[in-house]
Amino acid sequence: MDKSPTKKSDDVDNKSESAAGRRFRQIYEEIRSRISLLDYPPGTRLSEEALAIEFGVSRTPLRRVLFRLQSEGLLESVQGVGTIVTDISNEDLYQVYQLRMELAPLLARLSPLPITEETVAKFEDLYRQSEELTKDPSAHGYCVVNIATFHALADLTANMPLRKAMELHFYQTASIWLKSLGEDDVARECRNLNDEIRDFYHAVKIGDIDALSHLWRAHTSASVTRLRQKLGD
Amino acid sequence: MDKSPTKKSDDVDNKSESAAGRRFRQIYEEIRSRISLLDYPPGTRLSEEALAIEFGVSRTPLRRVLFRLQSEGLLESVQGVGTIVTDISNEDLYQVYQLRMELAPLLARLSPLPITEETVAKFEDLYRQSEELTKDPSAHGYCVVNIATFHALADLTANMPLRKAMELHFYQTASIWLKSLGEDDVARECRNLNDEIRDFYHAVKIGDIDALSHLWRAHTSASVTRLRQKLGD
DNA sequence: TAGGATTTGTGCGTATGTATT
DNA sequence: TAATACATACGCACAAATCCT
Repeated sequence: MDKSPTKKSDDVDNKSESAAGRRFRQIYEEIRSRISLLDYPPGTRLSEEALAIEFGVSRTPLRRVLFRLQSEGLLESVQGVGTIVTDISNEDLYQVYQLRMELAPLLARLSPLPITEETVAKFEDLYRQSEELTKDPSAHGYCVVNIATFHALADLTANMPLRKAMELHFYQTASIWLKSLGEDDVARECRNLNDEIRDFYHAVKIGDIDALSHLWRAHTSASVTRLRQKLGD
Repeated sequence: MDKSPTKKSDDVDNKSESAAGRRFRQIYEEIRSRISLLDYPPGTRLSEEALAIEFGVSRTPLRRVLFRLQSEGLLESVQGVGTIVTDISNEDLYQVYQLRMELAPLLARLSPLPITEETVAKFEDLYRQSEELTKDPSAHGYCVVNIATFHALADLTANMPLRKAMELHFYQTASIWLKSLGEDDVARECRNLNDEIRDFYHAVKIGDIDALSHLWRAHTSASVTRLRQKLGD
């Protein structure tokens, strides 16, 4: 047998995992996706039992997923009350964004991966998607493209701890971002995302990952500035 | 009643928490401490049942703690085999250290807290402890002082996401560090730790948190260099 | 104020997977 | 190869806490 169950790295996104591990990851990614796509907006109360029934498991393995999302700051559980999608304060939001801005340039410093033709094609496709989005803006569409862009960027470092840290803090703020803005800001933010991805695409085309990482930081900074002006603190 | 159960931030180190939350944190910190102090060296196989009996709880809440330590990369569980203290590869170890070196200077950039007299006293006490340690070097003593020093440093930023990230990556490497060195290196590393804390103490005394953060980075870098020379890759 | 409905937390027996004999 | 031992994973019933009437 050559299954070689090489358990060595993290347990969330490891290949060749057990059946239990695979099921855990599927449910985990599905629920996290629903949170980040605003299917479960901040403040939503989730039911362990309802989710367990939906995914065809008992409460036990489902609770394991909720524990994980809880430790990552995406959920909060209180006995007798329920499990609520985290709605972090503006202050905490800014702190996470400050760290994200510092992590961005590390993409080019810590084990950057070579930019291949596949990378260029991926960003070209994202650019095309963001073009479409500006023609028919929507909060859901914004989230989809935004998340895909994040992963395209994070995939450019081979430093897994860095990638994990970027992922953690991205998802902590992903769902709050649009929620903090009004519905009338969605179209503008879709255009901003389009501009952002255009810059990324140009940097990727010339293979300049250092420029890419600092563009990422710059656009993240600009996003926070727009949010602060909107919230006025 | 003025208990005010204000649940709002993270669940691991939050004050005014539920009885279940307090019990979770106590068990969590105890087991993590045993791992980082080499009471459970890398490769150790833990028993859910034995730990549950020791802490006077059933396996269910204990497993919640193990899941958390697993998600943080400190443990690995395989059905039918057991729960093993992670023994990460040299490659992964270097990646974590690379990130730690980049995070260190952020201590002075992201919401640094003012250095008070209490801070100075804390580092003075750490310096005294490290002096004692050089007179009677031991792996356990090294770990105790090293961990206390880390927390004294991390406490100097008010940016909680940064502090959490530092903590996560510190504990991922804390137990591996001494284990990768031989027993005959302990005395030398105790002296290095003493020198390190002396530098920290001097920087704290003059209130220069920027110097402090870069000293931290420098000493972390030197530690990795010594380890690489030892391991020869 | 009290009681019932609802939700998460806990305990325990069983199922499933692995390693060894 | 098969059986046995043992570890984690799972499902379910009950306890504890909270909220609302």
